[in-house]
Amino acid sequence: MPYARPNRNGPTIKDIAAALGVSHVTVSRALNDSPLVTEETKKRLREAAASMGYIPDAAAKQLRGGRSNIVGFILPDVENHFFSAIARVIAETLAASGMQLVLSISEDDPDLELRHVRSLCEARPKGIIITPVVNMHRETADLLANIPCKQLVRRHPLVESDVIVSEDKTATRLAAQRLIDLGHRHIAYIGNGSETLSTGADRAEGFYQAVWAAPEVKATIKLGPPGPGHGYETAIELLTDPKRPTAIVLGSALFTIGTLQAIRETGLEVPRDISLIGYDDPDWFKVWGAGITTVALPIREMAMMAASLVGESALEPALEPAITSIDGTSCKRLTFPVNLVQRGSDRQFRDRNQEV
Amino acid sequence: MPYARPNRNGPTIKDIAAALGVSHVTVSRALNDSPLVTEETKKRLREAAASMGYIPDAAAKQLRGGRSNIVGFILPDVENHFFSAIARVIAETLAASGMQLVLSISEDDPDLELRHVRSLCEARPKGIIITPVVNMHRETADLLANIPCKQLVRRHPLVESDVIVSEDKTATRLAAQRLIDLGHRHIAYIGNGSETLSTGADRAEGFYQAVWAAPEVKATIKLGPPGPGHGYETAIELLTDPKRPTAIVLGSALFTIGTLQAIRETGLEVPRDISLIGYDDPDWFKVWGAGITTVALPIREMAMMAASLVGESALEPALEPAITSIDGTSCKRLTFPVNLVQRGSDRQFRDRNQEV
DNA sequence: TTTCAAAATGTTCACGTGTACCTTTGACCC
DNA sequence: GGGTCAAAGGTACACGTGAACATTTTGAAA
Repeated sequence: MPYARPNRNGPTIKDIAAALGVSHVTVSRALNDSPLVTEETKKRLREAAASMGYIPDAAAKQLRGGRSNIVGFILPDVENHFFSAIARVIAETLAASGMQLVLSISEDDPDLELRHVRSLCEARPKGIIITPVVNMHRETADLLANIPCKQLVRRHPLVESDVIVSEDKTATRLAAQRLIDLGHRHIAYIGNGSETLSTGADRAEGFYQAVWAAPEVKATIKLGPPGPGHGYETAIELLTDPKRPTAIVLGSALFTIGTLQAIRETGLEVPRDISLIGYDDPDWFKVWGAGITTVALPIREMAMMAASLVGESALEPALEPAITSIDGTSCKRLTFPVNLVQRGSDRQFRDRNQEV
Repeated sequence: MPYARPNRNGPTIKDIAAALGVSHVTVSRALNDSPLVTEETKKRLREAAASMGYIPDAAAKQLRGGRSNIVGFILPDVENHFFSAIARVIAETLAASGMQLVLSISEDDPDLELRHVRSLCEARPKGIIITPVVNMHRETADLLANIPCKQLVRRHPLVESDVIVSEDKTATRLAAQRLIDLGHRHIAYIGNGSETLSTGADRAEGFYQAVWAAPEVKATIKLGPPGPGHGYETAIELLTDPKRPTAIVLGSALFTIGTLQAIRETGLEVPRDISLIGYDDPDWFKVWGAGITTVALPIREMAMMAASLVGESALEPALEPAITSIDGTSCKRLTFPVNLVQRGSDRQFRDRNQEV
């Protein structure tokens, strides 16, 4: 014997076969419920398998049969509630069809993203769901081209795949419009800016749309890198300006904490001194002050859609996305509606000078 | 030809070998940097592999060589910041050693937990990190016994494995003690109660310890299921009592939102009417009101330790755990220190009647 | 040149599973 | 009784990789 079985301590189908004096093929058939085996034999073999503690080997199955039963989800950051909520739904949906979720965190770093994609490709996953990084490497996109892939939340032009997004333009437009309706005449937008990704551009554009339509409104737009630091610094800068805005729209959940921190440090109060409309809807928005008004995204529906599409499982569209095709490709864009949740962080503008 | 290669579109080492007129073994050796191949040949073969777009097959490697390079993490809930923060660090640590993280969400359901463990076992993972469910099935524990396994955050007695926990007793004791020192004479504890899990019992006991040592203090203890609903309902019940407590200690991050909701609905204010000490330290604790005083856990250190242990990688103990052995087994318990972060949600008790 | 070890490469096989194809058995029909 | 056919099971092999063992080539000492 050249070497002992390296990867096993439990029995294989051959062991079961030997123990019962049948061929390993019969065991395989019995366990896979093939019609080629008598019910009685099936029962006998299954009982033996169970009592011997047989556990099938996913690697062998995969080697023989095709792709594995894993799906990769590559996302920038799990600590962000927005993404952890998505991850949860994806994991649930996949588990329901017996698939497994490999979670890869890119930290918005193209190098790390590439490493994760490489790693995933080696596992021959059933599919990959990705929220792409701003400066994705071309090699990353090339690798993804060979695998069933869906882009979620963000879209990168190098990747040819279906895209599942929310109505980003509408989201910021609704937020800005509401503040305009409340009488605010100087509104700021803090978002992440990136020409290569859909998200940043769309959200900024939605904000513009509302503001352009109201020439009496002054707008300040601050785009920056998609990290939490940007929120704080930008907000400090905005709020210490003597001509500071009276309302802020956040273009990303990441900036909320930083902005709130800045508001407190500058001695201001929400909504008395400044109105605020957030993005996404983590639990604590409900209990912060009188509640934070925000644009809520249909996370559950988007994530389920993504998971169902890569997992080829049935799908219950609780919410109907708008389906459009992407210019020049055969890919589809599924856009899910958003809605503005009104709470206590925004209110009618009152001029501080007039009040005194 | 009986059937075409079912699981491949890219080239294998045999294809590369054929293209360059060498044996597939030479290719394998070159790609694995074996000393048995000339540097020059290595270079030639590697370049060919790269240009042909070769991607190794993890399943074949695993089948031949032993275990896979995946590590499973079974946790009750990723949306909970506490766990998503842990998942993040585990994923990072594993990725640094080229391993992959399979995320399985048990939702505190023993059946689901068992299914996940079964699924993971089929993948022959390098190890499993688990935060066990209260009523774990015996079969789950049996399966885990055959795999390198570490319990994280919670310990279930059926599972014989090393355990990585925080000083749960100290945590609640510190919190209660602080409130006593601030002059509070009626303190409530809202936690999750379960005899089979270490966490619930330990945290309750820590609270007891502080309270017992101060006979003048009245304590109300409310244990319930580890879900967010418990927090709200219990808090409502506590706060609508005419003899309501003047301070609350939370025994789990899950209960914070519900408790804050209840406080607002009953028209009370933190810290004027009621002091509050939380558990864990999500970002928003810093910006809620004047900040939420809380017991912060060394999440990063605990998660890194768990990941390093199952991944057999080097380990940098930024924080030194206390190591004790577990009665009757050869397993170790690694206990990490906690610390009380003082913010604005607790303050000196003032009797409302005397003030008037 | 011969010899012989060391270096470089090749041949074979096993890992666990499932599929294509072959063999045996026995029931049924004319 | 020979023939047909279906049921039930077996044999052989492939999937991609790497370890063990075999073979060839190299190069230097004798």
